[in-house]
Amino acid sequence: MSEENNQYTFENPEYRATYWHTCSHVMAQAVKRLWPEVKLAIGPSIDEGWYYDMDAPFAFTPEHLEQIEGEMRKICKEKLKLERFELPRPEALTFMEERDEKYKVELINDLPEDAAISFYKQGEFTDLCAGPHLDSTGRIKGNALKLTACNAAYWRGDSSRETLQRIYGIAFPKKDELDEYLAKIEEAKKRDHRRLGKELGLFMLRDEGPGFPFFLPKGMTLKNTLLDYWRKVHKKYGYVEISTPIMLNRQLWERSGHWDHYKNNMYTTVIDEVDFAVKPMNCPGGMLVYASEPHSYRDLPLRVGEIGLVHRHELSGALHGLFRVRCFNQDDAHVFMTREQMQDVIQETVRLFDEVYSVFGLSYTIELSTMPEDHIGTVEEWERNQDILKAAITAMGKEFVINEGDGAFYGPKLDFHLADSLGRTWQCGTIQLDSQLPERFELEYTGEDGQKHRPVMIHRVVLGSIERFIGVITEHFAGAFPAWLAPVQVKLLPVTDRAAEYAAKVSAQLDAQGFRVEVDGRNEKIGKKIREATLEKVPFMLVVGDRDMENGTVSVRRRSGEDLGAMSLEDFAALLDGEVKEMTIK
RNA sequence: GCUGAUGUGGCUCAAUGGCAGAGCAUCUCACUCGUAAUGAGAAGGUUGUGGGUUCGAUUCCCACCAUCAGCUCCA
Repeated sequence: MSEENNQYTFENPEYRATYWHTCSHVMAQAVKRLWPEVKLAIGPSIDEGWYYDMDAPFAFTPEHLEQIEGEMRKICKEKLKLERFELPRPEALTFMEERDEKYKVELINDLPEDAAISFYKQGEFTDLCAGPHLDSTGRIKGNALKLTACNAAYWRGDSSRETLQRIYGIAFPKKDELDEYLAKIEEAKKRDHRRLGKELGLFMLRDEGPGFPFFLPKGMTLKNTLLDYWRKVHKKYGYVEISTPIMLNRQLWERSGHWDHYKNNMYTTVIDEVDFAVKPMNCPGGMLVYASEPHSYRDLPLRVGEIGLVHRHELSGALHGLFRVRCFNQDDAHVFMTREQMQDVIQETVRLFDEVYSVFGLSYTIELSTMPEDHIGTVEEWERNQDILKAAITAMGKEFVINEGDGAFYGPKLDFHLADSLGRTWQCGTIQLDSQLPERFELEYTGEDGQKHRPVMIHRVVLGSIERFIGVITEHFAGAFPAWLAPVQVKLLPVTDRAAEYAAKVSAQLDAQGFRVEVDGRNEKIGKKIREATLEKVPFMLVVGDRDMENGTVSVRRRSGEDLGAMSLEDFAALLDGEVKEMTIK
């Protein structure tokens, strides 16, 4: 297909965005027809569809959304031409002031001096907009659009300003495509880790501890398996492991800057009349470990890992299954180094990330987060460190986007985002470059010259939080974890209770070889046992009955339904062992 | 934290201003069975919590808690 042919199809992201953007205008027009008192804010197209933020004196309900959809269909049928025109600033302001559109007035006032102020008019409706747009509302397929949700959003993303109502919509050129899209969303919801976590017995959340997850036996096995792998791969990359206390005194947190810059998120208590804080980060403890003995330049870079349990007081409305919790384990590490080693260490860390993510088949996007308003250290230092991060990944040929002002208070960072089943992304890995804490803790090493020097450091996590990562991979694998990760790798299914003893013997042998095995010894039909083991997403089922007892075999079935037939226990163990090894460390 | 919605046995979901019901799971009994649900029976709930309205509230109202969607924030 030539590019020309592609221009006006949904394959073309620009056309798609234009289509959705025009949809947002049609939606705004429909709302203004139904409720002229509603004030309009902004209505862009997004990755999937569009939204429009509005200020209405009532709350939109699903019934309102249907009404709006109906009016939108009418507008599509009316085939209104979209006409662009520009106005000089004073006329533009008057235009919107007359219509009492205060948000539009604010937008116009904030446009740069020399900006062209453009409007799009369709029928009786005119909106401030840079465009581009379709040429007619008739281009939009009225029966292939749907308003999917209505939620709150702050005007200009500022939580101190007006709360607006954001209506989301999606549309396609054909009804079939809309139906397919909606079905896909429904399918994705089945992979939600909160649902699978319950179904598979991985974890639970209780009202008694909002945001504080409980790990159940299967989830704990998964977590431990993940940590075993983490330890192996970090050993390979030259890391050592430590553990630092969960609570430390106020003086330490003042020194690190957390007391001044992070206190809102910290849980504090008083012990023997002294303020203490539960750690929200592991770094200050790590600083104390580094400072506890002298270091030589020969020891650098020094890679110190810690699976650290941290607590952060997140806003109640931000909690989300395992993705956003108040208590989590970071697979943290601090790497101390000389200034000259910075770029190499960052690149080595990115290579470690690539190795880990590839084992799970995860792909990521990188964001470079720059200096926030609330920070420590000089602007020059920040810029220098930002440039090093940029140079390091650019040299590796990696793409990244800049996330302005989102760095940690002590330094800029590279964030690695992974997607969940609905395509929402969650920050997992991060590499944070820090020359502030070494300063504050007066860290030193002795150089080749015999003089004391100050090291710099990175804070980094690969998985991010073990909890969040478990959520991400649960959705990624739809609960069907590869054999090396599966909480139960093999389920023995005796056909009758005559085979119970044989099943126990086979189970014991596999267990002795380090495999995770369960026996379903219930007095149920084999079909039912298979069904349930399949729903539990156990990678291998071993059916054992009279025939197997006689021949000394096991009948192997995969959770996919594939029947591998009868084989000796040795052959099966070799097969399983192969699958486990294939997926883990190289 | 903000806006809106939701909250009924372990799970999924019904119902009603007047005795709260089903399926799955659980327990008991029978069946001993070869690749996605054997049958019968039993037990299990002060309808999230606390107030209010009412002769009577699970249902209506208020507050709180939690969850869900999004915003804000963030691993």
